[in-house]
Amino acid sequence: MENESNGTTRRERERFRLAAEILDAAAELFASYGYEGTSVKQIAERAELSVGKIYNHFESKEEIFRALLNKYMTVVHSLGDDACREDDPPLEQLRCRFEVAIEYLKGNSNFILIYLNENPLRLEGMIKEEIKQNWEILARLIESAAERGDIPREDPEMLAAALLGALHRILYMLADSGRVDAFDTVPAFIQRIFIEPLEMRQKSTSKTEGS
Amino acid sequence: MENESNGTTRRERERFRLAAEILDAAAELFASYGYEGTSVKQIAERAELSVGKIYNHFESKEEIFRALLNKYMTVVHSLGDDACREDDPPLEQLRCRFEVAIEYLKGNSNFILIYLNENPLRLEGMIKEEIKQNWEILARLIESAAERGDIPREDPEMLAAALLGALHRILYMLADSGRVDAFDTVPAFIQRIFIEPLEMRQKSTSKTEGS
Amino acid sequence: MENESNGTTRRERERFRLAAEILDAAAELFASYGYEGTSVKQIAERAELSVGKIYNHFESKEEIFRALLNKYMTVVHSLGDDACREDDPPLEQLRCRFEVAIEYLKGNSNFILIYLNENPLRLEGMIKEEIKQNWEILARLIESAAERGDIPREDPEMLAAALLGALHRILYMLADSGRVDAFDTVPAFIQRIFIEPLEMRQKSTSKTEGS
Amino acid sequence: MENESNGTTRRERERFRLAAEILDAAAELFASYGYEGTSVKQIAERAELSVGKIYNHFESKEEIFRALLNKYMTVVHSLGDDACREDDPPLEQLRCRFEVAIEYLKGNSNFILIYLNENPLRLEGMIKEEIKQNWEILARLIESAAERGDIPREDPEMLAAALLGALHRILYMLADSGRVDAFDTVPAFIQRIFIEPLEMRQKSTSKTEGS
DNA sequence: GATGAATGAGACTTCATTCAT
DNA sequence: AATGAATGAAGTCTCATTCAT
Repeated sequence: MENESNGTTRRERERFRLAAEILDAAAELFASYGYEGTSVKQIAERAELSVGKIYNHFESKEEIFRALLNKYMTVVHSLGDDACREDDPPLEQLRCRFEVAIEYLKGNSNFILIYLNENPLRLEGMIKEEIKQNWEILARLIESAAERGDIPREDPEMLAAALLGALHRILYMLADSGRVDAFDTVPAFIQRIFIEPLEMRQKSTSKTEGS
Repeated sequence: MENESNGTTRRERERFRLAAEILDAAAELFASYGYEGTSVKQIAERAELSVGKIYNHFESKEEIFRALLNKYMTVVHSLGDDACREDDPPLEQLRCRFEVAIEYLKGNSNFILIYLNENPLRLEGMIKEEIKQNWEILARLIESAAERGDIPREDPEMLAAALLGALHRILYMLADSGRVDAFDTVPAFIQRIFIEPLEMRQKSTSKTEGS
Repeated sequence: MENESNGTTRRERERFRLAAEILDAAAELFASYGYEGTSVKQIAERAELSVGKIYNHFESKEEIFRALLNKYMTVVHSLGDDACREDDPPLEQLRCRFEVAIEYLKGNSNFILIYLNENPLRLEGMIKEEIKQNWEILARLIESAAERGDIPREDPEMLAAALLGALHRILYMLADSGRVDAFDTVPAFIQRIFIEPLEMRQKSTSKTEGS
Repeated sequence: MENESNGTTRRERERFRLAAEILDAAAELFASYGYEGTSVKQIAERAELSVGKIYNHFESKEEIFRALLNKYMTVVHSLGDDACREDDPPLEQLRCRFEVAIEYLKGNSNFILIYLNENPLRLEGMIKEEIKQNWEILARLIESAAERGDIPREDPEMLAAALLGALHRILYMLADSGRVDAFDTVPAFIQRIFIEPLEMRQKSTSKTEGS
């Protein structure tokens, strides 16, 4: 009776829908007021639910936060995996991943606000694994680009920090001032400002070295 | 009796010394645990003062935070004003200001931890004016560099965001992992990665245009 | 159709079976975590039932507890009634009842844990009648033993308290440390330590008095 | 100024007085309603304090409970140490300790209600050390009485459980029914019912053995 | 009848700020 | 002026019981 073709019952779909509503309400509030600045009661009110109901779906306020960030990071990560070919040159992979991620974030700009509004210490405490993974992908691509001689040898951690720091800050500024449309211009901007100059410098250097 | 040659009484000097002690204690705690994670009682204990005394010097916990950030930002700002000549080319002024600021932050790495650990929304709420001022100096220098044709025309806000985002993230990473010594290498890194490529691109572009 | 020879319908038997399952699950949990430390949801999970079903059988969590203790006390009581002859001397009846009760508790050691882990005030509030009944049987037997001159005259309430207190504490210690096997030795121990000495003292006293 | 002859300031005395008031209020409530049945708010109301004030003196509700039981157990323990000579025969030490303890409990009958109203599991979790210590003193005395041949050899744990179980239950009954006066009769009762019969049995047995 | 999601009062605890001493 | 105890609102979370489906 309850079992349906795709193996989900109505109750399960309902559960899922409610969890999504809670996460949506939480996302808006976290984006506006931060984690500490948002109370569970506020989330309940925004989602038009009772406080208790929230605790039927999530074990704690922290779990809501974690679920939210996990959702975004997992999607960004797997979108990148799907869209970008691993046998492309590393800088192309980087470009591709940024493009895909930014495209997704354009429709989910709360994420960038939540992520950057939050105390990095707390973030690390909550979703250490995901952050580390993301960082490692970036560092690996930079490393192999340097190995291939596509870019000059620089401390990869500093390069990664510069890239992510710049990207996040730009997106934050745009999201915060409501210019989400401008997200589209960001990949080209990063390419123009960051990646291409590095490549150019490398070419001119290696030519000199080669002679 | 109390009035002395330089116009400060003993009482006033004492007040100043106490305020500095409170700010020092607060800085360490905010850097380690964040604003919300630090209680006024903890600050009092770390400074070996009574809670009441803190409230004689600051109206609220928020004011302590504001005073702290103000102190740092004012110093950074005025060090830049003092050290860098306004009739230098804008990119040289930029380089100079970064160098001076980073030199100062090297001895005050708590600031970078406090600043970047904090919810930007809260920061804006507390020290809007100082942040705006800083931002405007940066934007003005970028703007005039572009006007002079030193760098290509790019959205100055995005350039400013990229520059500050990258710089802050690098410093945060270094401060957080205890590599404060490496602060010294940062100005050259920024120069190499950011500024010079921009200049190079501009030169090659304008040559082409010129022909 | 549904009515069967012995007057119970299938439905009634099913109801009974379910109630027993609920009580079994509750017994284990109450024994381990106490009344307050056990939630209705936990009972439902352990019994592999829905919460709602439990409320079809019992009006409240308290009623489950009451039913549980009632079951044990009623069984202990009626086993004693069945096994021990009322025209035996009172001390023999006492011995007999203890023996029968302990034999039963050996197979139901959760009861002793539940009973003794629980706040006496709560117990009294819940199963006052049963406790009173038990107490009265004990007090009556002691009283009549004293009247017959089998034991010295002592305050029967204090004797009853001493007897029950000692017995319960011993059984609790054994059940709590998993030595349920040793339950078998308890009747003789009580007899040796409590009852016989009382008889002996009485004999020596009355001899003296008699002379 | 504040320091006084005995080394305590007024503030310290005040702190102590307040802690005592909180403990008194808590003792009454715990005795009547048990630990779980008493809320911190109730304690505050009974002591005519704000909730916050309680948390200035005790870290948690549990700490109040622990402090309360510790106070009683420590006093009972040290009264016994002071009053009873260690070179007396063990049974005399036992009698002496019981007498002293009961005398103290007569004026603090809430303790017996709190102690026996509480879930043994919780007690063990909170004041394991004190309970263990008490138990060991008792077991040691019984053991050495058996070694000296004063009482028959019985499992000392079962004897200890019987003694404590009986004693506690008697005191609980008397305290619960308001007959605190009758506490005075309890040491003699225990002696008459428990200790002397054991000694008598031992004498008659050893005589037989000796022959 | 059966389910388990929903309710919402109430528990414990924290902490910025005040103020009697 | 200095102290730190006192306040009490607000936060997170639990759970017996109900009731729509």
